[in-house]
Amino acid sequence: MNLSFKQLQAFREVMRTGSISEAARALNRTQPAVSSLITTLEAELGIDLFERNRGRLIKKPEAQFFLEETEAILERLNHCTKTMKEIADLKEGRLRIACMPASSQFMMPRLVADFVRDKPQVKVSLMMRASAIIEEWIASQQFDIGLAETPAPSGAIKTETFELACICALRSDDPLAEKSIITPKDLSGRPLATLQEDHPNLLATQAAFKSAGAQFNARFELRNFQPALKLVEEGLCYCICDPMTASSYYEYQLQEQALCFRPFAPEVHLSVAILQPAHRPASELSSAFIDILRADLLAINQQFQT
Amino acid sequence: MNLSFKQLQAFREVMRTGSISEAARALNRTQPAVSSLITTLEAELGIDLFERNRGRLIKKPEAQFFLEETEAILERLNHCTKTMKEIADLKEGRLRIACMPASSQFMMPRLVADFVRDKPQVKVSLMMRASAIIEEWIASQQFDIGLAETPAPSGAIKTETFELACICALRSDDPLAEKSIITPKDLSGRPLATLQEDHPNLLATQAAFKSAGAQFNARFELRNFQPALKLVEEGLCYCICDPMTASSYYEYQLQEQALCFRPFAPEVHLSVAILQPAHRPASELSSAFIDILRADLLAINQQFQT
DNA sequence: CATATCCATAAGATAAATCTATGGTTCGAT
DNA sequence: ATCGAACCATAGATTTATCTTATGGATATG
Repeated sequence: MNLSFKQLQAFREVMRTGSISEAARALNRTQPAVSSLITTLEAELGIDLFERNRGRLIKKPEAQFFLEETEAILERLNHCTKTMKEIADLKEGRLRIACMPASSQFMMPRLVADFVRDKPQVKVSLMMRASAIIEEWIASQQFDIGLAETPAPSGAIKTETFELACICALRSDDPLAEKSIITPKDLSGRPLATLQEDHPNLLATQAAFKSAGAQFNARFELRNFQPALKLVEEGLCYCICDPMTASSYYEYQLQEQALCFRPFAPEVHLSVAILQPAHRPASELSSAFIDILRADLLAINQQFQT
Repeated sequence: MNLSFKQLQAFREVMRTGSISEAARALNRTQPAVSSLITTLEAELGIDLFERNRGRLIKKPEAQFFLEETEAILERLNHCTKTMKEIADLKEGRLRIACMPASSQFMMPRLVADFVRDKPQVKVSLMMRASAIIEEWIASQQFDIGLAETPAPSGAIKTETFELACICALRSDDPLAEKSIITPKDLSGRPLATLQEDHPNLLATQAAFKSAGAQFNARFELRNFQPALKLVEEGLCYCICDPMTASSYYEYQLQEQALCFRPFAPEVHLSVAILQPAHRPASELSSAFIDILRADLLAINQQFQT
C-alpha cells in the first residue's frame, strides 16, 4: 500500500473536470505529472479507473465508487488537519481542572471564564475538592491541572509551589484596622479562627505567636478559611487567612465591605501548588492555562502586601 | 496541506511502539528517516505531538487525539484499496442485466449462476422484458447489459450483433424428423407458428419459402417463439424458431422429449444483440460477463447445425 | 564508570516527482 | 480534405524529496 494523497487529490480533480489537462491546470501541475499520478494510482489499485478511448478519458464505473471513498478520505483528512490547527491555536481542546475550596468560588471560575472567552470550542471540567482528593485525581491522570495545598512529594505528580503570605482579616471598625501591619502582639489573647489540628499553617501561626511572646487563642478550628470570614464579620474572632480566600471576599462582597485585610508579620505561609500529572506532557491548552493561573497566584499574593 | 500517508503510518507506529527507533525497525526504515517524518508532520500540523524529554519521546495529549484520526484514515484507506482489489478480481461489484424472453428462462439464469458462483459479493439484477423496453433501459443507462433483438442503430447504445440461424422444431415422431435438414419445400403448405406482422424474421422466412416456390402457411402468429413449441408438441404446427428458444426446450424438458430440431436451409436468421450503454465504459465485471455471454450465444448457434 | 539506547542533525546517496519536449490521435472548422 | 487545437502518453533531464550513513549529545542501566 503505497498510495499518496497527491494521487487521490489528482484523481478527484480529474473526476471533477473530466480531463487530465484540465485537472493539471487546476492543480498547478503539468499534464504529464497528473497523467503519471493517475497511471501509478491505477497500477497500485490494480484496476483501471478510466478507459482511454480515442485520446480521451472516460470514467469507468469503478472510478465512481473509488471517488466516493477518495472524497471521504480527503474530507476526513482535511477536517482533521483543521482541527489540529485549532488545537494549536488553543481554540479547541479539553481542560480538566480540580481546585481546592479557597479558589473554587471566585478565583478559578474567573480565570476559566477569561480563558475560554475567545475559545468557544474548548471544553472545561472544573471540580472542587479537598486537596487530598485533588492529589489523587492528578496522580491518576483523571485531571490535567490541580490547585491544592502542596502535597507530599510524589513521583506521580509534578508540582509548582507558591508560598502564599497569609494576612489578617478583621472588621473595618476594629481599632486594629488603623494599623498597616498586624503582628502577633496585636492579636495576643484575642480569639482566632484557624485551621485544624496539625495543619502546617496552624503550626506556623502558633510558632509566630510563640516566638513573639504573644498568647495564641484558637477559638474556631476549621477545615479551611472560607467560613472564617463570616465569623470575623460577626466580631467573634480574627483570622490569619490565605490571600485567595481574602481575595474572594472582595469578589462577592462588592458593596458594604465589613471586613478589611492587613499584612501579617512575621510572614506565615499557606503553601499551595499547581499540580500536573508527571510523566505526561501538558497539552498546549494546559500550559497556557497554567501560565495565567501562575500569574494570578503571584498577583493575589502581592495584592495585600502594601 | 502536504501530508503523506507515510507520515501517518510512521506516526501510528511511533505511537504504538512509543519510540522512534522501535518504529523505524518495524517499518524497515532507519531511525533518522522516521525522525524526519515525525518532525515534518509536526511542522505541517503546526503543533508538536511529542515532547522531547531527556532524549526520549513523550506523547502529548494532542497526539492521542490525532492518533484516532490517523487510525480512522488509514483504516478507511486500507479497506478501500482492499475493496478495489476485490473489484479488480471481479469478486465484488454490481451487474444489471436485462434480457429478452427467449433467454430469460434458462439461458441467462444459467450464465448468471455460473458467473457468480465464486463471487459471493457480486450483486445482480436480472430483468426480463420485451426487446423494445430493453433498448430504453440500456440507452438510459439503467442497465449495464442487455440481450435483445437487434435494435435500430442508436448513438446511445453499443451493440454486438449475432445472427442466430433459426431451426425447425417438429415432433420426433414426424416423418420429416428423418431428414437431417429441413427446407421450405418440406414444409410447403404445412401450418407454421411464426412471429407476428412485419417482424424481420417472419419476412425472411416468407422470402425463403417464396424463392423456393413453397407455400407459406402461417397458422399461429406469436410475439415470440416460446409458446410455439407447445403448439408443435400438440402436432398443430411446425416452427422455424431461434436456437435460444430451442435450447431452452432441452433445459426444461429433460425427459421424454417429444420434439426434435433440425437445421433449416436456406438459413433464416433471428438477429439478436448484446447491448451496452454507449459513451460509458463497461465495468470489469460487465466485460467479463459479456465474454461468457458471447461465447454461449456462439455455442448455441452451433448447437443445432450438424 | 562503562555501555547501551535514545533522539537529532548533517551530508551524501538514492529514489521520486516534476518539467520540457515530443509524437500520436481525435475533433471541429475552415 | 486539410489544418489547427485539444487531448493523452512517453521519454529524458532536472529538480525535489526521501532515505541512509555517520556522528554527537543526553540518559538510563548494570
